[in-house]
Amino acid sequence: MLASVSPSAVDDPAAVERAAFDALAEMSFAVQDLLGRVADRYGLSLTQLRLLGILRDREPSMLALARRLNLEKSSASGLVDRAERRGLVTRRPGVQDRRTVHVVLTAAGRALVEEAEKALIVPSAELLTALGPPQRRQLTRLLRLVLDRPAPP
Amino acid sequence: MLASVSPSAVDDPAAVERAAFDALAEMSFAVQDLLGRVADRYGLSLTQLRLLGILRDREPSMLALARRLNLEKSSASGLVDRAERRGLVTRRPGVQDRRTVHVVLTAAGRALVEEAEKALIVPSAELLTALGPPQRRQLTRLLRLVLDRPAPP
DNA sequence: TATTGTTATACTCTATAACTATA
DNA sequence: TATAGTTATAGAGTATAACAATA
Repeated sequence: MLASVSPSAVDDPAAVERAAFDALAEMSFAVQDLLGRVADRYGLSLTQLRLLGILRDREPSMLALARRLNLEKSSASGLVDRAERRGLVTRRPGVQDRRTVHVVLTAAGRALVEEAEKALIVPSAELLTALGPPQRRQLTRLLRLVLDRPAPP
Repeated sequence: MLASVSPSAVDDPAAVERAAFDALAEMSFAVQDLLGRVADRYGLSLTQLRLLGILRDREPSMLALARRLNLEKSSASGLVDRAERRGLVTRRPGVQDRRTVHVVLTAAGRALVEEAEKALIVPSAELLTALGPPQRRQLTRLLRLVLDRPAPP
């Protein structure tokens, strides 16, 4: 007697998908805002913080860096210019292939990215307060399923 | 006899939190990339698409718009300038308070944002293929718990 | 006086195109 | 010739500060 004759909104697969993507989109803005505010506290843009984060455990060539950041090589070059001017990274000429340039954190750059990393702990904890540890694990599992799916052909 | 003497990585609450935030951060970049690619297909930046999306069912004052986008009022003004130059929005003088200006979609702007909205369906479905409907509902529920939490004092 | 919006200015981020040096 | 990187140029996006109009 409570049967429904048409699929309710929450049971319609398209609506389920839409709701999930909407939540992901909203979350993406919230997370970018959070990251941006922390970067700002250290006088960095989110892009600069991302750059330093990549260099934490890598010394990529300019081209590899551009690919990882999804940028044109000239954009990566400019990004590195600005970070270099601030003493956060240096360029190191490649030895095998002398056309290449590798981008490396300076001591100051490393110190800054490690501080910023620590500064992320409080706001990220704040963001997640609504979830207990089991829910956090569940969220991680679901997100990893989406993120770690092998790229489609 | 398989007892561990120290908390394993996956049981340490700090590690659980860290893993969840890392996944959220990575997802945020993936979603922003997806949104940016769709915007690009319509000759829009992600910011312009966001602007049009807000105006879909609102005619906010410049200041309300700035607040919603988390921008300075001068930045919002410039954003609207560029959208107006492309014929996507117009300014309408306020009637009650004649200091205000309301920002309104044009017919062209509305058509564009509706097309872009439709164009989002395919890539967002693609993104979520790894999850079945029950998992999508679960993900939505967890994200909404985080997003809909009342702002802390 | 306070608020709303615009303008002037400056910087970051990004892309395209032309160029240099090396492979 | 092809590839790695830089430079020149242009435009979007953003902020701060000074200003005009209205409240």
